[in-house]
Amino acid sequence: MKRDTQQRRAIRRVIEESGRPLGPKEVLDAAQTHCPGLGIATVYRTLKSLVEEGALTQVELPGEPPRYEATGKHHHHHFHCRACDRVFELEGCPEGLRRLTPPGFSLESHELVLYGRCPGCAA
Amino acid sequence: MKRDTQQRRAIRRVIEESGRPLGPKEVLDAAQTHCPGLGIATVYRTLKSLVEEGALTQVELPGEPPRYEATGKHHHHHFHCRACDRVFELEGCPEGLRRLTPPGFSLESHELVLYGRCPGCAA
DNA sequence: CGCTTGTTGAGATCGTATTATCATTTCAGT
DNA sequence: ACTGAAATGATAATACGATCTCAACAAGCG
Repeated sequence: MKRDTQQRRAIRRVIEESGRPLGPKEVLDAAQTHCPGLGIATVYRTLKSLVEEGALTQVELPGEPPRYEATGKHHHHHFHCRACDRVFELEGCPEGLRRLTPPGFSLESHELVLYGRCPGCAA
Repeated sequence: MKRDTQQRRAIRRVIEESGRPLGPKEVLDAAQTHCPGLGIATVYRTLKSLVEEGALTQVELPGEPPRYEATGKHHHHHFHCRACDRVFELEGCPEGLRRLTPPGFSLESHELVLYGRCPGCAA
C-alpha cells in the first residue's frame, strides 16, 4: 500500500510548483527546504514510482540525464539555457515536420530543444 | 606527431561512407571488416582525436550516448528509428522556431529529432 | 496508544560508457 | 633495413548516474 509521507509530498510539490523539468539533484535541493534531511535515494525512488503511476513524465534532453515534469500538460517543447543549465517549457510546435520526413520513413513523434540564454542569464 | 595508420584510415572511412551518425560500437563493427583485430579502445581514441581536430562532430541525442558524423555538412537534423535504433540524416529545417521563443529568451541554436520507423523497419 | 509494515537515509553496490595502463607493434625518417 | 617514438589492443580502472541493503523510523490502523 502507498503511504502519504512528508518526503513524497515535498517532492511532488516542488515539481508541480517549479513549472519546468527538474533533475534529481534539483529536486533534492528544492525539496530539502520543505523536508530537511531528505536523501537522494528517496528522490530517485519517488521519481521512479511517480513516473510508473503516471504522475510524472521523464524529459530526455541530448547529452543529459533525464529530468522530470508533471504529466498532463499539452504537447510542448523545451528551452535549455546554456548559462544556468535550467530547462524551461515552451508553448507551441513548429510547422512542416512531415515535410522533413523522407519517403519510406513513418513519422511517429518528435523532440525539439531550443538553446540559448534565459531572461536571467541574457543580461 | 600524427601517423597515418590502418586503424585510423578504416575509422574515417566507415564514418564518411555511412552517411549517418555512428556510435562507437557501430564504428567498431564496421571498421573491423576493413581492419580485423581493431579494438574498441582505438575507436574511442580515434573518435576523440578526430573530433578535436574538427574532422568529426559529436551528435547528441536524447537518452543516448553520443554518435559521430563527418563535419562539413550543412545544417540538418536526424531521424531515429525506434526499431533498429539507427539514426539517419534529414534535409531541411522547420519554420517558426523564433516564434516559439518567449520574450526575454535569446535563441542561439536548436536540435530536432524525429522518431518513427525507417524504410527497412516500416514494412 | 501501540503495533504492523511500508518508507527512509547513508552508504555500498551496480551498470554502462569511457579512459588509463603498458607491453607490443608499426609507422616514418634516415 | 635500423631506430625512436607514436599507435595499438587487451584489460584494468574510472566516472557517473542510478539502484540496492538494512537498520531505524513513522504512517495508518485498531
